[in-house]
Amino acid sequence: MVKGTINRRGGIRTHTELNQDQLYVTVDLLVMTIRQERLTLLLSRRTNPPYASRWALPGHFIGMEDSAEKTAENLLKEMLPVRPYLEQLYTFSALNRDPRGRVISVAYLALAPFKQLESVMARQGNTFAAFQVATDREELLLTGESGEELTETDLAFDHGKIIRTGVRRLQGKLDYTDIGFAFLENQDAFTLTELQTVHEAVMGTKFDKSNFRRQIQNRYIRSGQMKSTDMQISGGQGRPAGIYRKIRTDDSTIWS
Amino acid sequence: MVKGTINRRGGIRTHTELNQDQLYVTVDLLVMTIRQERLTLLLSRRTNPPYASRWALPGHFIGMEDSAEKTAENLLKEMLPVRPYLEQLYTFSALNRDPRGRVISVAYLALAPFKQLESVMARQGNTFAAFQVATDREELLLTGESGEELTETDLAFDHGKIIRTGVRRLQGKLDYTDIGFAFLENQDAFTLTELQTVHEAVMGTKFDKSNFRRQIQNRYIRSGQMKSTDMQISGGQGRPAGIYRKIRTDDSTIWS
DNA sequence: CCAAAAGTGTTGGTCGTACACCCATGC
DNA sequence: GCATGGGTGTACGACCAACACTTTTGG
Repeated sequence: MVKGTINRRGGIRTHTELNQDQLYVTVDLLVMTIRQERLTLLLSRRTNPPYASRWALPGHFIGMEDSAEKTAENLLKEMLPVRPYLEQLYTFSALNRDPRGRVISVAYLALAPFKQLESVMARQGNTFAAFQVATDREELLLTGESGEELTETDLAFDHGKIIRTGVRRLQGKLDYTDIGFAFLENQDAFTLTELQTVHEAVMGTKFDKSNFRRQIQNRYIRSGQMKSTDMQISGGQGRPAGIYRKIRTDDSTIWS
Repeated sequence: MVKGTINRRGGIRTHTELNQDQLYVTVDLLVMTIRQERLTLLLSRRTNPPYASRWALPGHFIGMEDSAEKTAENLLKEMLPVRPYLEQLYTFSALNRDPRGRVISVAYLALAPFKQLESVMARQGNTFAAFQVATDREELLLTGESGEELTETDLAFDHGKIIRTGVRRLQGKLDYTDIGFAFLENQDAFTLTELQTVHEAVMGTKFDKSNFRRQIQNRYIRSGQMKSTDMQISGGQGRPAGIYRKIRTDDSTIWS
């Protein structure tokens, strides 16, 4: 009857059945990246009920020894080589959101360059998969690599709602914060076109090259948060692009 | 040993001692208003340990029957005649934030006109008090009605940090959302000067009258979210002010 | 030379800022 | 009339959008 219990060391042992007189807290992660010029989300396929074989956000119960943020970081350590940009998104606490019992979820937004996700995809290709997120519409639409489409009702729990909240937050913060840089493979060496691709993927619209550049220069270069190096991209087609560098301004302000 | 337990009906019975193997979730409220042209916060004086006799945010444990938002609403029902603007702020989950045990807090921002707080202040004047919030500085400074000053370390738990987070959020959202209107006594009849007072109180700066008006008109009147009535304020000094009316655009989007 | 991608310049409109000025009321 | 608060007008600079144009590479 009461199989799921929290113990002080290792968190939850088994989750198939939860104590009905107790309240549980989990962390769910929206691991997002830019892949093939599209906003892309990492989902994991559930193996156990409820929602067995459905796609869900990677998550973990919060144990007695970890804060929500630490729980998120621990989960991310199993997936990514380095700690990505991480921001608390929202806490979901509707009564019926988990059929197993009373589970509250603190959702986090994690943004990383796709390069860092490749290792997980290779190792755990069975359980994890990348889905393109349609960013030009209000309703949720996810597209898998084989072309399969998921809408909000196809996902486990209330994860569709969580994803929509995350996409809105990302789009909202893109043009008044640093957040877009988190998707760049190397913040010490990137081109303005790469940065523009990030913005276009997130917003789901194309921008004018000239205007985008001026906008970025006004926002970041005039204030010293970004610098132009004297290096250039060598290999590609066309005229070589100038390489820019983001200045790490580590004000670790929790800007929720 | 284990006095504090959650039961299905009534939530927590006693809080002086919590089960050390269990995780608890509370809701804490930042009830804010504008009073005497200053941003003002409602605090409650703790009667029980820990932090007995210290000032703290009003809060309540989440029981098995209520979501976080519902818990916040229930708490607010005991304080205010009508439901105020309510928005989830952030979830605080540091391990040491409550000496009684492992308590996670979901903080909410509640904004109301001062008029609606007067009844609580009158009824429960002993436990509740209004503190002016210094909005022109990064560090926390609260000033009570008798002139007493509180800084972050004077408050119970991590409530100082919660308050700082709330003030930042309020200031950040003031000029790209509706949020300022929540402080108006009557959204169907207010003057632009009243609205300007709200903005000045929240931001801690003065604005140019002419520019503020044009800005508001561009933002809200051109888009039909606000209308000018043909009524005027009668009683006061000086030229009578035109009365405006906010159009209720009930998109209940969770814009966290 | 041509395609492709990077990068610059120009022009018109909108908006924020600073500041000077006019209007209606109470006393 | 005069103080008080409400409300308008103007002029400058910054910035955004649209669009035409130039520069440097590979093939």
